[in-house]
Amino acid sequence: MDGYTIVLCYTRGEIIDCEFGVSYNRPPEKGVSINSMITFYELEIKLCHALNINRTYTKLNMVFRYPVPFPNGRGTINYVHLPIRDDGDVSIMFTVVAQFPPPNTIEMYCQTSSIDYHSMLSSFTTPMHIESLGPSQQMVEKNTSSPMYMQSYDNDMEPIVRVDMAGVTESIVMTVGNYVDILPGNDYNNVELFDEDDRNEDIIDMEDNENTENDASLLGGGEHDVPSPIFRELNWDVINSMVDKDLIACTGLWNESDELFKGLRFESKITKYIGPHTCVYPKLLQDHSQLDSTFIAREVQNVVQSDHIISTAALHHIVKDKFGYNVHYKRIWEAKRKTIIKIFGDWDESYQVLPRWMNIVKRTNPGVGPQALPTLLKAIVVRKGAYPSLIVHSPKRSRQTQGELMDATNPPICQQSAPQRHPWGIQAAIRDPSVGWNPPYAHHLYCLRHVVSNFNDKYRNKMLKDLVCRAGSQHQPQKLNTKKWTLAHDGRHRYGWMTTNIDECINGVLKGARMLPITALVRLTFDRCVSYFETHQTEIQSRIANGDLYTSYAINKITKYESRASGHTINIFHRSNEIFEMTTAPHGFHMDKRNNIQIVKLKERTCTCNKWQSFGIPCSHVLAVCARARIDSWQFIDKHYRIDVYGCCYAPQFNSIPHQAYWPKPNFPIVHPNLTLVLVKILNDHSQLRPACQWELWSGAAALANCTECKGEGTLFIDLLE
DNA sequence: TGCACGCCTTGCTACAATAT
DNA sequence: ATATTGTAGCAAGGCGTGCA
Repeated sequence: MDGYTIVLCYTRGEIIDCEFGVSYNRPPEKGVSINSMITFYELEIKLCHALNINRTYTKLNMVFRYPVPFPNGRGTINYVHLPIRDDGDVSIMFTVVAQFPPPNTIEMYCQTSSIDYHSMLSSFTTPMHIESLGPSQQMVEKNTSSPMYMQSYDNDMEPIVRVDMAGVTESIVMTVGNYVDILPGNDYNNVELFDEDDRNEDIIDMEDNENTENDASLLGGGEHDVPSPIFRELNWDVINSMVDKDLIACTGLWNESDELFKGLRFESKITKYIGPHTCVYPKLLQDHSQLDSTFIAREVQNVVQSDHIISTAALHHIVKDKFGYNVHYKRIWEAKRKTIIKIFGDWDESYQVLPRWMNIVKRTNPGVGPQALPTLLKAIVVRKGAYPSLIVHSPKRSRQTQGELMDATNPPICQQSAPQRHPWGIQAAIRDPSVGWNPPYAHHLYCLRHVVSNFNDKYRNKMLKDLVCRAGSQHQPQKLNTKKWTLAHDGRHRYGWMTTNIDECINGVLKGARMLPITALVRLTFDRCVSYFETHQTEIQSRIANGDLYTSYAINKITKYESRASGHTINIFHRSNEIFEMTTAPHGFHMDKRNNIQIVKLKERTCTCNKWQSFGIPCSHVLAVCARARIDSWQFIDKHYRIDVYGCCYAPQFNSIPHQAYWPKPNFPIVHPNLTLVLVKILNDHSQLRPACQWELWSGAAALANCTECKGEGTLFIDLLE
């Protein structure tokens, strides 16, 4: 059964709220096995078949019970409902069930509703030639003798047209890809657009229904029959039958179909059109005016909601698959922007909400301000050690040239990890940049990768580039004398890190929080930080329970050095003043390198190879000395590698943020933009385009400005109220 | 007036190539 | 085998223009 998934069908009950989100008040009624390649249409048919649902009269509404992990790292899951409406939703469903236990089990709430012909039509303001769907109700009544329609009445005696709308919908979708030009002659055979396979599927489905007899009349059995009555309406006979009708009587449903309406209407009335169907032309295969960004935004909202970092290209594919039109990339991009506004709110409004959100975070999580979170995160994840240093990009300089090495010590959080070497470094930088961005709070050092990259850009020589890289990576000062970008001169600030790429790694950790309104972005970052902390707390507690004393990074490095240490020969042994000299052994890829003399001074905690000073982890020479002198080498490992110190970084606990309705009124002023200043900026921008012009700002609503040079010609009208 | 789109620049990411 | 590096191509977005 590999590749198959079980759908547990819940029906005849209601969706209710429970402790873990949505649930259902009845046990599952049926289990259905499906494969992961199934389409939305096939799934609908299969479930209808399993649940004995007559698709002719009843629409099946499928709601997937979507598991969403709580960001607490404990594996708690909250369930939300995701309506399954298209292939994209089905795809998301399979992706989700592959990630959450129980594996390959889909919980589906199946609810039914009567097919509402009117709303179905009105919802089809799509580019799929839905205009062809629409005979008016009067028309249906007139055609009661025709076998293609079924008409009945509900309790209010309102006429209801009952057609196989699911089949119609699918057929329409199928036609989009198979659209053909309608040749003169207008025989309905020319517009027979359905796919043979679809018809067969419908028939199979109908055979299971109780109303087989009636359905047979719907389907017809003749040579020229089409799979649904609506498709019979696509033919020109039906269209022609309209021309004798009163225009007003026909407009109700036909208002939805501007394209065809235009094609049929001459001199304020519908008349018979002789000739090719002009609303069908090759360009429709590429684009459609009705498939605008607003419509697309509506269609992809579910997709964006469940995956807000989905790429524009992926949305492009979804739209193309769904509608068969290849719309412009920019339209998709615009649709995505609109969807995000709908889900997360407007960008401008978001700036107004942000101070209030920050306020509530400060109240509910005292001591852990939201602005400190990404910084804190960066400080912690550096090679799984609780280093007191933090590499950040300079806010003033190009990221291509220089990074700042800042002391990340934050006493309330890293109290045990950092002995107040440069206390409050971050706060100092925030308080006074002129002080905080300078030693001893911050140290300006170059990122080696960027140095090498810039070098390569200029000289385009791979060999020289490699030499620069090797030079920068040297630990020993005597080998090279470049202050800012070599390990030899870093003064123990870098802990071995020669690049600022760690910053990019953190961007990767938080990369989901991008391209969103500012408050949504900050909230998402906060949630991810909370999740990150929870995950690592669990991991560290587990390691402490196992008896680990140091981080895996330190253990691995010691293990590597131990293997080299056995080859070193200790020449001079001064136990009293703890100074040792040794001859090194060849190792790794440097088998030609050997017989170097290194001096280890245990009291000063230095080795002439400089690695001990750089990394805070004893090098192979120190380990050789320790082995010879029977000294515990682990005592020389920097305390920032201790698992308990590392764990202190993740000690803070976070409290949840209440709903916006419960946020207190802020006791600080909310700053709004100064419209006059905005206008001045706009004017300045324009004056850059026309430097000779002097712009005169009018008072009042700051809506008008004149160019004093052009005297009216070139007057700017800027309405900031819009 | 709103929308769509072309042209352009900037920045980022994914992936292949290379190094260790 | 894994980490690092180089780079092509993509995405975002600004600006201007045309169209309905």
